[in-house]
Amino acid sequence: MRPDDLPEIRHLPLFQGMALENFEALMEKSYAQNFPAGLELIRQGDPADFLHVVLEGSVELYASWAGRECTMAVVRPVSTFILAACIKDAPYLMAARTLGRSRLILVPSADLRQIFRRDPEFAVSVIDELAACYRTMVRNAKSLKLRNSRERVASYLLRQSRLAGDVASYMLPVEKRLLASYLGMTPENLSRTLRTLESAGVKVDGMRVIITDRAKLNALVQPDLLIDGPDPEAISAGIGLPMINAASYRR
Amino acid sequence: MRPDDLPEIRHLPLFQGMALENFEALMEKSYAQNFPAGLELIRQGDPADFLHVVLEGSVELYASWAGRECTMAVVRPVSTFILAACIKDAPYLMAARTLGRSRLILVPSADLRQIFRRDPEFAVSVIDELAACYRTMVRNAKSLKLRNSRERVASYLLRQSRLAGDVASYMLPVEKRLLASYLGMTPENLSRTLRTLESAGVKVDGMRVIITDRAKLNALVQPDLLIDGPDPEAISAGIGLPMINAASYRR
DNA sequence: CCTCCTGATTGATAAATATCAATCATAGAA
DNA sequence: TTCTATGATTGATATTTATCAATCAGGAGG
Repeated sequence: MRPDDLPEIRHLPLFQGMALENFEALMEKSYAQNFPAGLELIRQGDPADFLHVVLEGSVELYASWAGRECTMAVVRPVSTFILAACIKDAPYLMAARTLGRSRLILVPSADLRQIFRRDPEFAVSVIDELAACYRTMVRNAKSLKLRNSRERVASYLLRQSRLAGDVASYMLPVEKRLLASYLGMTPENLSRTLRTLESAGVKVDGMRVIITDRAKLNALVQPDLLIDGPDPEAISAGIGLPMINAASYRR
Repeated sequence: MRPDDLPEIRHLPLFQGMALENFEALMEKSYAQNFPAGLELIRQGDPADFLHVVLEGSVELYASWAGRECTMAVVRPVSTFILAACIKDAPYLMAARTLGRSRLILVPSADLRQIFRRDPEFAVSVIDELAACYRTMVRNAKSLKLRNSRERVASYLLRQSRLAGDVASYMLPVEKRLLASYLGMTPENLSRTLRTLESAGVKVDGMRVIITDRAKLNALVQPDLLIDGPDPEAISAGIGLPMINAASYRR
């Protein structure tokens, strides 16, 4: 592990409250590692031996069944993922693979489980993190069940704009085919949907998104606090598709 | 609150580990109440003032947006719901209404938050519960994204049979229109789908489900541990549609 | 610079799902 | 019991979404 990794991890909401002594003990047992792009880090169903922390790069969480596959989330620095499986000592429900070259820290889940039983502050942080993850997942399910694909696309584009500071233009943080899978649709359908949204106040040219008529887009999306946020709790949850600016994840 | 309510609540995984003293203090601040059928207990967006515990009857958790509505879960005795909102002191993401006459206990979330900071055993229970809720939600989202409606119906029917002890016949625990909403489809579509499933090894006559060819149904469903369980962790989570036999929730 | 590869787009079509309207069935109320 | 209201079912149709096939576009590597 590099010396400058530690402060960054310590800064994570999950780790900043715990006793320094416990933090150091935990990091003692952990190790950092670099991975190439496209590497499968975790397979569905594997035992949850390590909590993962993304320091650099990005990681896709995905699920598969009967030969089908779908993207559940993308995790960007600095966030953790699959905390729940580690806590319960249960098999991972999702698989994970690097999207680009990535640097991760692996924290043995056995040590993790020991420490939150001894360190009440850490327990509180775990509670906060899990509650945030849960609520993010509920928002997600609501979006899937209450909105059709066009509405999901439109709300995604508008939300990303808000997360970047209500900018009128920004770059998509992921490939379109991944975005399509995350939104629960096919790439072809996303492509066509983006075209029809041009008359609804947003234009996508390659990776660039341009909000051409925010009022109109707003009227279509009907953004909902209880689906789209603002969602301060999810920022530390490492769930959902990343924001444009990784820095805003830090706080 | 009735005297015989307390042991039952104390028996819940969430409350059985905590110091008796803290449990009693918490119950001191709580109160039980009876509600008629169809009463809206919680509205989306309301501040999370109370953790709810279902003692008798059943409660539907649902979500709405843009005039649409969908069922997210049904909670049966004895389980809690909306723990995450209480923990985070954040607005409820889902609404709740009684399905039949119901008896609930309302635990003030302010007291709840105070106590898990002082009682490490309770904190651990909260962690377990939240992790279970999260994982249940992930399974749910996987089912929605990876399966079509026919597959969701078939897997639901097979899973209920397993939960009731691999019985060949059982009664649906909820109305079909609610089941349809839970599974993310229209009642009409559920009706038609049930008809087509008769050739796939399961027959539904009114509320009665009869597995006529388990092997065939299994082949269609391809039950997956990581979607359908067995899911010991969800039993205490009060998420998902109820099992046939409420008693099996207790442990 | 070109070539190749992957992802994006487009069009044509098929399949899945929803909607609308009309019964049908049933349980509870009078 | 009969009436009534609600949920379930069915058929016809419309809409949404996926699939298949064929380009198209742009970046990485030679």
